[in-house]
Amino acid sequence: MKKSATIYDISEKLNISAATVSRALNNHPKISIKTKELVLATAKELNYKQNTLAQALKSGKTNNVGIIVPYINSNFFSSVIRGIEEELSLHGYHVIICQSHEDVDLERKQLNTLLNAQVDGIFMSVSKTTQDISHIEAAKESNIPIIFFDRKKDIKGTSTVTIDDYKAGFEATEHLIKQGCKKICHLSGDLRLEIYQNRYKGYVDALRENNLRVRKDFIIPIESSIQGGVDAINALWSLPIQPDGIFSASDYAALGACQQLKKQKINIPNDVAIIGFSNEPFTQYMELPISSIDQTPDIMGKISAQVFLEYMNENFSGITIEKKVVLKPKIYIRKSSKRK
Amino acid sequence: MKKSATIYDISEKLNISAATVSRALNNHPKISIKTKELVLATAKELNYKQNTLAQALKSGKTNNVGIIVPYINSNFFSSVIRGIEEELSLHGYHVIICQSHEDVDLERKQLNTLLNAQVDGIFMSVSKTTQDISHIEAAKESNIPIIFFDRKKDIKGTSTVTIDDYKAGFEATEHLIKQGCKKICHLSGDLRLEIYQNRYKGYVDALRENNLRVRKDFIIPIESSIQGGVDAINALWSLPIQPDGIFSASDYAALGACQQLKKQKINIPNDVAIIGFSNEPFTQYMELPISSIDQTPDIMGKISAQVFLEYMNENFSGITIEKKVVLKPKIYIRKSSKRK
DNA sequence: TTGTAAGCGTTATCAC
DNA sequence: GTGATAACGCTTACAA
Repeated sequence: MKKSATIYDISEKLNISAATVSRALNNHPKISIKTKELVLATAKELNYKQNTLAQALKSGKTNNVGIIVPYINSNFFSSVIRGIEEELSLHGYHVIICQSHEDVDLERKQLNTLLNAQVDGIFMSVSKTTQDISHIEAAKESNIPIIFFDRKKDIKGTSTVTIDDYKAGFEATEHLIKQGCKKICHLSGDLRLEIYQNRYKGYVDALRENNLRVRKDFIIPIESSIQGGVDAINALWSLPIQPDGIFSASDYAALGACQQLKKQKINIPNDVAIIGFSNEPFTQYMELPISSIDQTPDIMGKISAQVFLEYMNENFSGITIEKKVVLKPKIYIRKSSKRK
Repeated sequence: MKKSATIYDISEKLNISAATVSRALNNHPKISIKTKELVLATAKELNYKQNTLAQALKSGKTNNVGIIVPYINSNFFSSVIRGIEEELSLHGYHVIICQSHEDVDLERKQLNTLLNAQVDGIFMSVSKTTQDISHIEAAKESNIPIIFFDRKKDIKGTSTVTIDDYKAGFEATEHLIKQGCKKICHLSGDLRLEIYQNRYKGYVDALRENNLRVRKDFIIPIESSIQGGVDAINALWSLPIQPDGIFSASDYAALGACQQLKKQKINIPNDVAIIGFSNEPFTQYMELPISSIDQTPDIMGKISAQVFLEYMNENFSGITIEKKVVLKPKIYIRKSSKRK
């Protein structure tokens, strides 16, 4: 119940002013060593804890940043967050996590409460339903750095850290082509998101560049889930022609596809070669390990944090900084797509 | 660059006092509807954002809670955090995440900066290296609720939300016995942690109760990793007698064990039945799905949050509340341990 | 119903 | 080197 000690408690005990105590605590240059030591000693004795809240109010800097993601418990997002936290905690920042649940209304609310909480910066990966971006543009008015990672929006004055999804889609498809696939289908994610658009475009361009036909019925929009993959296979196998290669924008769907194909005694990779996306941990553990694209979430997190720190170092004097970092995707070829 | 509007900006514009503005904004009962509407309108016009920092300083309540976990990017921890966040955000709380990296020194530091930040409560799962708990006891002095989840310490006045690891260990082992296993080994986690102690005890008691011998050389301490499981198999298969059942305190080690056994053409589950722990997503995706114990992290998170909310409702008038919630583990029997 | 003024715990600016 | 004081933005007795 005892309230924690303040600088006034220290100043009273020592018969000095609170200002002096503050100076002693903050390594102010103009202070005698004696008083400083005295203050430090009594601070310890009284179990004094700096009230960062008051400090924040005074200085306008909370040393908190906000992160908004659709969900925290996915390997990708939690790994990015880990990267951000590790980098920023070295610099004294705390990280506040919010989930949007893929709901733009909730995202808007979270964004606003973060602004109310006076965070020093915001990291975000937008929700699938985020079309109207006025809430983010409004947030930009507060003049705090906004850094998008992975799922970005083009907003002036904001920075982005993404991977080259186009290239990833292109390389994944090209890899399948090199394995001899001629009829490659694409299990696409939610095309409202740029990342899935880009993977899709990469796929299409890789086909075109290799003079392979792009068939509309080979583009299957799916949920990122095992069931999504199962359904896709069922849909494809009710068509007159079946694919001999699958580029899935989701590892979970790739897994579902594998399971469904095995059920039908279709050989992977020889009848159908498969590559997924995200390099989910499970892909490498399978008896038939699944090829995938790694998005290097740890690096994405660390770099996002660094971009933020750069903002803060620029002292933020009204200059708009924009930094667009594009990371290289890393392709992992495993059994599911490696033909002899 | 423009600083955000304060209640003073509103009060000036309307020629009323800041107090009235504050009242209007906070649904104070004694205020005329007219002024209230006027205030709300100008607030919107000036794009006023409540500065929760100032409010927090005044009220002594930040509406922030801290969470300390070893790592955020594990399925278990991120799922618990998700549960906590979902429950608390409904009540206006924000969640600050810290990682201890299994290092008690870092844990202590994180705990202290959370206290400095005046969080309203702390959720934590202690690190493996946390033997000395003085930092947590000291934190208790601040009289804020401390809720341990999963990895707890017995500290007066704190609450805990855990699963019954003893029962889980007992049931897992009993299940193997029922499958006909006579020589069951245990891949144990770091026994400095209570959870692993309890799983181990459950294992031992299940053997005893079924009149099976407890062999010291069948207790293999492992790292929670695939390699850990591989190493354990190698160690076991250099013994004069080999096990016919494995209870692993880690799914990753269980997976490594499976892989290594398959290499040696040993049949799972008939030669050796295996059950892991944590119900990691991958366990069910395998071609040979791995039996496991689910710790219901989502429920653990939600309940932890509810325990915290109870504290806050008790108005916290010097009463010490202790709540010890023990959740029931959920056993998932899959192919790796199901004999015909 | 509204205004005045004090206070939450710090720190920065002036004086001395 | 140190002290007094104002200020950060908000809430809340107490008055009016």
